[in-house]
Amino acid sequence: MPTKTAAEQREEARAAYDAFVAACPTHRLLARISDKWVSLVLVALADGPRRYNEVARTVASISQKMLTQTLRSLERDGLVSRTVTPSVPVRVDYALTPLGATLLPVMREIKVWAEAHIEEVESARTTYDSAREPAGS
Amino acid sequence: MPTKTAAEQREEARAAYDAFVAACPTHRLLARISDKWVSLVLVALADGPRRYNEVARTVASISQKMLTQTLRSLERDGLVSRTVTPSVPVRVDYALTPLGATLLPVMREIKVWAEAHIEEVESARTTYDSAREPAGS
DNA sequence: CAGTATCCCTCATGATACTG
DNA sequence: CAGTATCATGAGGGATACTG
Repeated sequence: MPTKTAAEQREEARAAYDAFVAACPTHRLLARISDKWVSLVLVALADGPRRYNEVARTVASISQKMLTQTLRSLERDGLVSRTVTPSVPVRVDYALTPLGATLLPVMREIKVWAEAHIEEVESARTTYDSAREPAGS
Repeated sequence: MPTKTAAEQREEARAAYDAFVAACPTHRLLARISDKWVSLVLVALADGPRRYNEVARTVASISQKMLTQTLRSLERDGLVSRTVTPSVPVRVDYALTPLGATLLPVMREIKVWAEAHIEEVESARTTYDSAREPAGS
C-alpha cells in the first residue's frame, strides 16, 4: 500500500467538495429554500402579515411542529419577522421582512418557468414510464 | 357527535390542500428541483455533456446510488439526455436537453439573489443565535 | 466503465398530548 | 391562541459488494 486507499482518496475528494459547496452562496441558498415547507410558508405570507393559525390554515397539510419549526428557521434567517402582542390570549403575527420580500421575485421566476414547462416535464415522464412498462409488470 | 371530529375536519382540509398543491405547477417544479442533488448535477452538466464518471468526480460527495438515481429521474423528466455508445467498455454521456437548459437562467436568478443576500441571511442567523445563547449553556 | 443489488441506519416528519 | 415535548415511523441516503 504505497500511497492511499481508494476509500481514503474518496473521502479526501469529498471533504474538498463539501468545503467548496459550503463556500458556494448559491448552494447555501438552495439548501435553505429547498425545504419542503419553506416555499409554501413564504407564499402564505406574500400578501401581508398573518397570524400563526392563519398560516396553519393556509398551509393546511402542515403539522404544528413543522410550521413552528419552519417559521423559526425563517425568523432566524431574517426572512420573516415575528411580532408578539401580549394580549390575552396572546397574538403572534408573522410577516415577510424586507429581505424576505426580495425572495418573491425569485419565486415568481420559478413560477414562470413552471407554468411554461411543467407540462413538458410531465409528458416526458409519462413517455418514459410507458416505454419501460409496456403492459403489466 | 353531531357532525365531524376535529381529526376528520383536519384530514379533510388537508386532502383539499394537497389537491390544491398537486395542481400547482410552481410547487410541482419546486418539489422536483428542491432535491438535494438535482441542482448540483444540473450545474455539473451546464458546460456541456459529461460522462457518468465525470459527473461523479465533479459532484465528488455524491454516492453512486444517488448519482444514478438523480440522473435517472432527470432523464425521466426530459431534463437530461442519456446517450449510450456501445463500445467496449461502454460509454455513457449525459447532457442537458433543450428543456433542461432553460432551467439554467432560473438557476442564475437564484445565484444572483444568493450572492446579493446570503451574507445578510447568515449574519441574521448569527445575531439570532447569539441572542439565545449569550454565554455557555 | 457504468451501473445494480443489498443492507443498514439516521434524520426528517407526523401524531399525540400537554402548557402558559 | 400559540406554542412545547415526546414518541414512533419510514423514507432517504450511505457503504459495500457484485455484474454485463
